[in-house]
Amino acid sequence: MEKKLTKRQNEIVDAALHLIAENGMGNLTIRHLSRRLNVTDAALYYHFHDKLEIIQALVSRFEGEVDSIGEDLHGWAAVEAALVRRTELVLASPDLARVLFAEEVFQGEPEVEKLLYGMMKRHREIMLRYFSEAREAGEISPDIPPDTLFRMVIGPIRLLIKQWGMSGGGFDLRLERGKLLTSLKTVLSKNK
Amino acid sequence: MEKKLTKRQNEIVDAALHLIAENGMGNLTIRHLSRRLNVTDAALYYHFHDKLEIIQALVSRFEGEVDSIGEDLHGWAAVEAALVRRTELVLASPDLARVLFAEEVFQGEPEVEKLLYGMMKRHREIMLRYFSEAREAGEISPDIPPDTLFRMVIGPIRLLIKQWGMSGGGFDLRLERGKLLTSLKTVLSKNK
Amino acid sequence: MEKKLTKRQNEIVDAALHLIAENGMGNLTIRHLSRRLNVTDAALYYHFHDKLEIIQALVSRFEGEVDSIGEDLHGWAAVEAALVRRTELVLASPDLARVLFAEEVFQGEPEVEKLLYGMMKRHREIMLRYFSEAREAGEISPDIPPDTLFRMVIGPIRLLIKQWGMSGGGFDLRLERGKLLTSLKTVLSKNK
Amino acid sequence: MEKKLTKRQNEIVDAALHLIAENGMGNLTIRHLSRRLNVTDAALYYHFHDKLEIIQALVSRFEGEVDSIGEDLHGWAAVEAALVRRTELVLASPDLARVLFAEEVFQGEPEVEKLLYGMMKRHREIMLRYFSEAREAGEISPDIPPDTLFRMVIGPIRLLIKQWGMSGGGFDLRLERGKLLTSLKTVLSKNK
DNA sequence: CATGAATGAGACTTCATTCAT
DNA sequence: CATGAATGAAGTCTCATTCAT
Repeated sequence: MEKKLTKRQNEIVDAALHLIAENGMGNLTIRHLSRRLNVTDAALYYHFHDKLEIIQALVSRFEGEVDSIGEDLHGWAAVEAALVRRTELVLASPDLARVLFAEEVFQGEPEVEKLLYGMMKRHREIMLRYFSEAREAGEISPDIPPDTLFRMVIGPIRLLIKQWGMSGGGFDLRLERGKLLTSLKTVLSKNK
Repeated sequence: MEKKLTKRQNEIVDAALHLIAENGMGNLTIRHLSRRLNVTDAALYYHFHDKLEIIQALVSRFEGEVDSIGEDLHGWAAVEAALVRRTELVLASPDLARVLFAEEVFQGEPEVEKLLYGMMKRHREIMLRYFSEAREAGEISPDIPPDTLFRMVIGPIRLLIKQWGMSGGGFDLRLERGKLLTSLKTVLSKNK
Repeated sequence: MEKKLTKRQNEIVDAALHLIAENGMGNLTIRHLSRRLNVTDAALYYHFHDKLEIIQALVSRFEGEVDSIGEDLHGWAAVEAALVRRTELVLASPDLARVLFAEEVFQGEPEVEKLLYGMMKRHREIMLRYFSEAREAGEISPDIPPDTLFRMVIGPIRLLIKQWGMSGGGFDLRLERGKLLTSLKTVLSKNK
Repeated sequence: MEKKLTKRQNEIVDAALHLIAENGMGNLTIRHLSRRLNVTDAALYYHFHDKLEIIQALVSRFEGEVDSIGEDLHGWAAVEAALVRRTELVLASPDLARVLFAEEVFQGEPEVEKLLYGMMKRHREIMLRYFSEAREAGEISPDIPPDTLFRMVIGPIRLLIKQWGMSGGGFDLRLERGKLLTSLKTVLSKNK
């Protein structure tokens, strides 16, 4: 299932990512893409069969990037690590990130939606596992239902990243992330 | 700035909303719109000068819908009222709602982005006022910074609505909202 | 099932017929068609939804043209009338005709093949009825199986028309048709 | 004029034949061809200079296949042998056959049309010679003009083969050929 | 004997828009 | 209020072909 991409294919995906980040999905056209790469439209079809294939390659970039925390982390520490990982990913390649949390962007492309949906589901399961570990370890209050807990933790981090994206990187993401994590930990912990 | 729409114009905006909700912004074309309304493309240009004008009318629908809480509410009660209002709006017209929290959808249309940006800013200011009231009233913990607080409250509700939209209304939104509000209140309150 | 065409639609079909006759199906492109009509490609899509729709309209021209003999004719007279009708159709609009008997031209377009197949089947059934009438009337030899009979009558007329088309109308079609009908009648009649 | 083909060239022509038989001439593209052969497009240009050259090689396959009857046969026997030979050819390689009688397929490719036209002419001359032999031998009625006779014999066999091809080999070609030959012989013979 | 990479032309189609009626 | 007819730009994709390696 892991299709190794050629060097050229990766270059194309990079360019595609840039285009989307710049002006939204509507800006990702074969022509724009090819011009950015200084080739003809037709040239791209040598490397990808489809426009869809390009988008899928693009989305698949997230695979793995997103999930895997160090395997030795558990409970709330793992949750924190996951959120840090995410923001660091955003900082490392903002283009990719801006797309990453904007599932709507792909509305109308069912194949892609399916891909994203699978990723989201996997991510949610991982997080729920960490939550239950954290609860058992007494790190967080036991009376918040898992789904609600998920929303209370992931919702804010998503909004944070979105704000950062929309502001054009106008504030210190690491700083705000720190404040958020601190507050979340404080607030969710059992005894206060 | 408030342009009163004619009956026909409102019908057009309704149809536009439907189209977007169904298959994303890419599905909102003049031809699709006209076919849905059983008229010719050209006919729409009698009612609106532009496609942009249609979108702006559409977005302007949110104006007012979103903000105004009853003026007699304050503090955390007002926050709760705002979140309830939002989910009720979603339940009342899911199409509009699905668009409402997906700013990315309009990426690439600067005029619209500006509109949305203004709305978001106004909304944030209102909420921040409520938060400060709530803090002064001792309803919520004083040591969470306002911006972080905003993210911790609005982030989850946004995610909740998004999940509800993506699941095709597959769960009881009011129920989950209730659980979320309860948990938020519990968790954010000072003494526990 | 009979979709009445507009005037403009008929003009388009006429032009399409010309193009096919001139250089084969490969010559029937939207661009060629539109240029011949002195409009843009896009203009055609106002009148037809599809290229396929144009071809279908084109093929449907044959419907009715082909079948209906005067209802008062029967037996061999009806057979002769049918063949005459066909050649006259060819003479009247050679473009249409050249296409008419070249089912292969549409190979690869299943929708069209289905249409043609239906027409051929209907035509065959009509002819078989006439043959059986003719046999009962003692006009033709009774010991030729119907399918073989069909081939012996329709095969030659098809070949005749094809030769005429390939020769660019290089011989007198009516004259050769006369000779063929005479010979067929002579040869198929019972007593000689 | 007879260019001996290499082994690889023959493989290419085989594949080309398949493609045409499957979905018509429109399906014969360099890319399809190369994919079927598990090579790159460019690879084909090592073996043939042109797409046209491939088609010409393909058509030239018929040369010889079609004409030569055993030299010791004459008159009606030779006619029958020719028709049998044709149907056997069809049975042996249906792909080639389906193309063989569908001259229209090549419409728009003058070079190929010329080739085919020559073949048809040669074939017709051979048949006419047999007919005149048969007439002199008193095997067939003398009052049918040669061209008409040609149409009455070749027309049905062509139609038969075409029907067989269109039906996907759905009936017993040899059986129907037998019935046709019997009927033709009966009907064309002088005294009855 | 073949691949990797590209090109230029042209295919079908959709889009927003205009204009006369 | 609306239609009928058109346009120009752009979109995705396919095709035959070339060239360096």
